[in-house]
Amino acid sequence: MSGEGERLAELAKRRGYFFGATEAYGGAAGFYTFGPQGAALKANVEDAWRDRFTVREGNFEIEAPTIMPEPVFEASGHLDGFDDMLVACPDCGESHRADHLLEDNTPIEDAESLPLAEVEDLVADHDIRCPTCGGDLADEAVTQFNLMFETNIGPGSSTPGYLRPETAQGIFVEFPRIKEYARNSLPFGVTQIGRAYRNEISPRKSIVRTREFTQAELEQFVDPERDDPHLDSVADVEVTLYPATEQHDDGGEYVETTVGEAVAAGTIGDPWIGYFVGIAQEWYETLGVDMDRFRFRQHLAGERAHYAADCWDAESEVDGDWIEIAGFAYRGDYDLSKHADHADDDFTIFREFDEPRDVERAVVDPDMSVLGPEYGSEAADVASALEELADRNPAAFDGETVTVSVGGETRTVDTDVAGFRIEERTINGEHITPHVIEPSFGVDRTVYTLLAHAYNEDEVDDETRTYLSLSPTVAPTDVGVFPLVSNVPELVDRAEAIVDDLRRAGFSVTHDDSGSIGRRYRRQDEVGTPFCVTVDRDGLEGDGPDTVTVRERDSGRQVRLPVESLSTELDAVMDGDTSFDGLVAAYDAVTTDAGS
RNA sequence: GCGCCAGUGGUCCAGUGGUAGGACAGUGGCUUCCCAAGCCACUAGCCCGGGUUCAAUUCCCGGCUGGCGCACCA
Repeated sequence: MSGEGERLAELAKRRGYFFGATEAYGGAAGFYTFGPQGAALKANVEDAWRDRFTVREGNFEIEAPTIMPEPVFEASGHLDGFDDMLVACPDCGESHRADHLLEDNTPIEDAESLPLAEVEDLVADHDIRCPTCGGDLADEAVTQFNLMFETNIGPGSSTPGYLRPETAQGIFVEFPRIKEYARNSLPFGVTQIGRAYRNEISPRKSIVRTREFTQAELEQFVDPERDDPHLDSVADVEVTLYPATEQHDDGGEYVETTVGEAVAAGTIGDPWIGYFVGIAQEWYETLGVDMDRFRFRQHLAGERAHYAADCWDAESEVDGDWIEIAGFAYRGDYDLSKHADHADDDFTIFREFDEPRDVERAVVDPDMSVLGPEYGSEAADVASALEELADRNPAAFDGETVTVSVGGETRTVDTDVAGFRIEERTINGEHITPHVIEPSFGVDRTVYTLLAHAYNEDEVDDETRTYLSLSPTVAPTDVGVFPLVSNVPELVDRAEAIVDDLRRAGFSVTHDDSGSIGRRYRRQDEVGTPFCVTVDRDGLEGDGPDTVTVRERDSGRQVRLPVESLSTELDAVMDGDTSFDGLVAAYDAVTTDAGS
C-alpha cells in the first residue's frame, strides 16, 4: 500500500521535486522544500489555476499579508475555535480531546467554549475515564493547543500576531476596500494564492499534510436573492459524486451524473457549488488528474462547520487513500458578519430596489427645550425611549400624552412635545451582507496528486523504465535537447543552438550531452519531460533543410521534422492544437528499437 | 501527543565494539547514429546529544526525522 508513495518520494528527492526541509539541521516535521522541478510544477499549477479561476472568471486577485494582528483572528473565530483542549491519560499515555470527552459523557454541550480550568474541574467532577484504558483523568492537566503559529508584531509582546491558518482570511478582512474597487456591485469574486500555516499536532503523509502549505482560494461574493451562476456553461460536465447519504460504514454507491442534473435533483444543494464543482472537474482534467481516481465527496452533517449550508470536497486517490484536494463550501454571510461585528468598517453592500419604495415611518422629534429643563440629565434617555416607542408602537402617540419607562421610572410627556409624526420617505435600497461561496484548493496536494497519478513503471527489455506522464500543460520541463552522440562537435553545437532558440521561444529546456542517448531519455522520463529533441547526423547531412527527431515521452515514438518548424510544432502539441499522431501523419515517423 | 519499527555516500541497501562495502546515480575521459551498453579514473556516507568502554556507526538513554497504528485534521 505504501509502495507507490515511497517510490514517488524517492524519485521526488532525486529529481528535484520535493524533499524534507532543513535536513542539514535535522529537519522539522511538516516542512518541505520544492526543488527546481517541483517549484516549476507548482508554479505551473498556480498559473493554470489563476488562468481559470481568476482571469477567465473575471475575478480579482489580491495578495494579503500572511501575518495579521490578533483581533483579526478573534473575529474570524480561529483564536477560540482553533484551540484543542487535550488531556493525556497517565496510564496509557493516550491524548484525548477533553471537550469531546465531556460532551460524550455528560449533558454538557459546547464544552469547547468553556474556560480551561472549568473543563479541568468538570473532568474531575464527572469522573471522566480514559476511553482507551479506563485510566483516571481527574488530576490530569488539560492543555490548550492552538493550531495557529503565534508571533509578535514589532518589539515586545504588546502586539501579538498570528500566521494565517487559511489563505482566504485576508480577502474577508480587506472586503471593505475591495468592494469599493468592485464599484459596490455584486457579484464579484476575489482570489488569493498563498501560504497558510497550521501547527499540526502530527504532520503526515509526505507533502499531503504539512505545517506550511499553499492554498488557492476564491471567495465568490453574491447577493443570495439575486445572483445565480452561469450554470449552463457547466451543466453537461460529468462528475462522480459521493453524496453524504451514500457514505455508510460499508461503503456506498457513487452517483455518476452531470452538474446540471445534480443541481436539479438537489444532490448538490446550491447552484453556485454546482458551478464551481463543474469548473473544477474540467480544470483537474486538463491538469492531468486521473479522473478514475477522483471524486466529489459531500461532507457529512457532523463534519460540516456550523455555518456551512452545503459542502463538497474534491478528493483524489493516492497511495490507497482518498485525500482532500479542494473544498467547496457555502459559507453564507458568516465571515463578513463576524468581521462586521468586530471591526469598525462596513462589510455590507448597498442593494438598490427594483423600484424605489415609499414607506411611512413613525418618527419623533422631541422638543428638548421642554424635556431638558424638566428631566435634566435624563432628558436624552427619555428622548431615545420615545424614539424607540414610536418605532415599536406608533398607536401609543394617539392620546394627549404618552408614557415611557426610563430607568424603571415612568415618564409622561405631552404628545406635541414629543413631536410625533408619520414621515413619508422614499427608500432606494438596503444594505445586505453578501453571501460567500468558497472554493478552496490545496496546491501542494494537487501537485502531489499530479505526481502520484503520473507515476508509471514500464518494462523495457527486462528493465524497469520509470516515467512521469505529466501533462504538457503542467510539466516543469517542456523539452530536452540532445546531440545523439557527444563526440561529434557539429551535433553538439547544433543542439546548443536549438536549446538557445527554444528558450528564446519561451520553452523550458534541458540540455544534456552526457552518457548515451538512452540514458538521457531515461533521465527526462523520470522528470516527466514530455518531449525530447535529438540532433543526429542524418538531420545534418540531408540535401534539404536540417531536421531533428522529436520523441514522445510515454510511447517512445519519434518523428523527424525540420528544425524551422520545431518550435511551432512543439507549441501546437503542447497547447493541444495537434496531437503527436498528427505530427507523425504530417512528417516522417522514425523507426527505432524502442519506439513503435 | 502516545505506541511499534527504522535512520549507513545523491538514492537504495549490506555490515561491524577497533571509523565501513555493494548496487544504482553523478563527474571527467575513451567509445557510441536512437532508448539506463562497455572501458578507465574520480567524487561522496555511519542523524544529533549524552552514557557505558581503552575504543561506539555498532550497546544503553534522550532528542530529531521518517513509516505504520491511535488521536488530531477547526
